[in-house]
Amino acid sequence: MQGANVWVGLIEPQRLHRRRLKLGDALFWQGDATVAVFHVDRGRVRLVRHLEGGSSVTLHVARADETFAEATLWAEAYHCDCVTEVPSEVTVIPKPDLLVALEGNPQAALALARGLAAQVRDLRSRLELRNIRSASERVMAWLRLQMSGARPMVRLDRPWTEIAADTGLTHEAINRALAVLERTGRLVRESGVVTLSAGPGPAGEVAPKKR
Amino acid sequence: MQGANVWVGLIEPQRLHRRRLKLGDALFWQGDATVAVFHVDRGRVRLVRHLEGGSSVTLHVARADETFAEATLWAEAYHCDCVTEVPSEVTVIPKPDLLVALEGNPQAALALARGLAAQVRDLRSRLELRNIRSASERVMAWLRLQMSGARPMVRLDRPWTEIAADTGLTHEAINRALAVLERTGRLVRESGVVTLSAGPGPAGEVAPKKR
DNA sequence: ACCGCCATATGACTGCAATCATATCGGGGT
DNA sequence: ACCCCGATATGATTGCAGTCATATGGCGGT
Repeated sequence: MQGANVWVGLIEPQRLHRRRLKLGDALFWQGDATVAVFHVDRGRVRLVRHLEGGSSVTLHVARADETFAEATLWAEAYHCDCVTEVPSEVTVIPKPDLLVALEGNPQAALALARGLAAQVRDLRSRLELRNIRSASERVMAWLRLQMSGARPMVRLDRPWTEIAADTGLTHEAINRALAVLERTGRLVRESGVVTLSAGPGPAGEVAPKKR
Repeated sequence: MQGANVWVGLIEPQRLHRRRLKLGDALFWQGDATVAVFHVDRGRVRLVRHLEGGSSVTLHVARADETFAEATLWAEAYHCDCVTEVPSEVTVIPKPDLLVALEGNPQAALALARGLAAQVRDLRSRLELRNIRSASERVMAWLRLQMSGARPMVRLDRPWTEIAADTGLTHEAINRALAVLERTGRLVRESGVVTLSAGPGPAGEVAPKKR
């Protein structure tokens, strides 16, 4: 998790190694024996789980400076695929080395726990999001979750079509929702930045018709 | 988390205390300052988060012998309510005591991390479930998740009406889905136990019409 | 300059689950 | 014995998002 990668520094550097991955390269596949935990040095990887039905779910997207697959420290096999979304570099942290290091360093183990706790909170938020039936309201809620600072704006680093999958909507539904939200003045899109007007509320007057 | 409560034993017993709660009693409310982590000795508690819209989401249900609210070790305020579902007894583990204990015991800190990792996996499963659109398939998937042993049966310890909320469906939708699944022979219900026939597959012949 | 791919956009139609409404059953409390 | 509530069940209707189809604009590669 972000910033909590304190514990990566614990491993003797010669036990770590880096992998350079092209777009679409896989780091591991669902079912592979778990051998390591990872840190994203550069780029972005996606953890995807495949269902029997042939469909798939994105479990997580790990960005630069985040660690991922911590949960597999105690699992025998990866339960998802890991594929890059953009060319990336990752540090490979072998499981045995990490376990030994953590056992000798409570601060690091706590940092790991803290990172996992952050993931728990994040996942709960995403679950919460799914309880919102309306596409528009779901998108608004998602945007609010993404706002880091107090500013009501979000800078998007990936296409809506991917965000759609994240939020459990189709890209068509997202597009339509955005169109409606923009038309009713609840948000403004401008070259990858979305600004939301805490605004007029549900009873707000409709903005100038499109065209 | 289940079985991972190794670390509870670390606290000097005189620092712990127990609380006995009637049905519906609250242990804490959303917004309260976080003062402790908890262990369910007996009964069952529900963590519920309230949304602005007035609706609410069940974030977690903690059962006997599980710990919960670990994630709040690093949070300042509880982000959900905790209410009992049945009369319960919980052990209250004060945050400061726990932090001190964990800092001195890497095994315990790792056990905590392990429990959190289990929660991460559980949450991801629940998220995955929501990607299944069909009510029937969603229910089937949920049942498969609940099966502990290799036996294709699940013993239910709470009404379907609650399970409905868990799975993101209305109780009507759950009821109809169950009726269809039973009629098509994909499962059998019998006094709180559900048995699923891995069965005839999607092309299975329809069972004798109801009534 | 051309082609092809991907993101975005929008229309038309449909299906499924939400919603609203009832009804029955069974258990707990008085 | 009675009442009330919660769980289960099922019908009728509808709204919304999914699905399929098609169109446009931009960007990268050759």
